[in-house]
Amino acid sequence: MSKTGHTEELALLFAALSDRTRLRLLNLMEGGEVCVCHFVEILGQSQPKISRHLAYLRRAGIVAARREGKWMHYKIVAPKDAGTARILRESLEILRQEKQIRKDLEALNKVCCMPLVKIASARSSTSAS
Amino acid sequence: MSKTGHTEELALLFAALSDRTRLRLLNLMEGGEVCVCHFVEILGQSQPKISRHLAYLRRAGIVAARREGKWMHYKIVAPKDAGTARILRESLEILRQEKQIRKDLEALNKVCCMPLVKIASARSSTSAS
DNA sequence: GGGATATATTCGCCTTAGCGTATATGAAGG
DNA sequence: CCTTCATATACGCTAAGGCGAATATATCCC
Repeated sequence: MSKTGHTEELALLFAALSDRTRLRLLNLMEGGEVCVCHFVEILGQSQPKISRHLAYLRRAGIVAARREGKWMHYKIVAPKDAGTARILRESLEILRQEKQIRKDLEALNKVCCMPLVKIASARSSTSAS
Repeated sequence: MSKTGHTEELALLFAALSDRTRLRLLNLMEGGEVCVCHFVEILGQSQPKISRHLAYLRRAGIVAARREGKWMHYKIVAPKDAGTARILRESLEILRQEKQIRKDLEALNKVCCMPLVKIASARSSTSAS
């Protein structure tokens, strides 16, 4: 059933996680869909840069995009492989020890209407897998 | 206390883990020190390639080298940061779901005298965190 | 010292990644 | 249609990573 599957998939996940900007983006998506404009505003980095990192994550199959009028919303899509999913989940959890990461979430909270509460509920529902 | 520390360190770990060869090497080191000649024999890949990946891991601070006569032995060095250490440990655990990864360990078992038993004990001691 | 063994490093080549800047696409509204 | 806004993609550049082949280093043994 598994040839090089697990390891290769894990290696691809790791490549996707090996960049600070992408980790910050994923952190912001943990509570659910986030609009690109919020990424740009909160990270304070250029729109093309944000878009390119989102494209990378999309190609890696880690996030999915949805269009709504002019806006694009991105959300994390849980990996099929349980191990890969677990690593992703726990990595995001560990990230939250860093001050900037928590600040990002608070900023999203202020600018958006779908904040920390949803994160708590999302975490409890995903950890039920 | 933490500026960009956690995230940056985690990103560096992920970069180091984002290669299948390096994952196989780390897997072999989970039970303790392993000699380079065993890496070469078990992975069946060129000695310079193995050496380069080991150098990468060493630069990333994930493994340490010890010389013993003509031979070099490498072992995993647990990251200082608890979260990073946890991700590394669990990643290696998940790896073991793949057949080739288990085969590698069995091959090490055959060629060496310090095998699966030590792996089991290492796992039970590290998972006590 | 000289040769043999084990490992590391260098070189040249190719591919990928990341960045800023510029430009293209796609939707909405006049 | 034409503009504007939101986002994506292309371009040119630089740096890093990965590989095989060749070469360097370090140790041991005679």
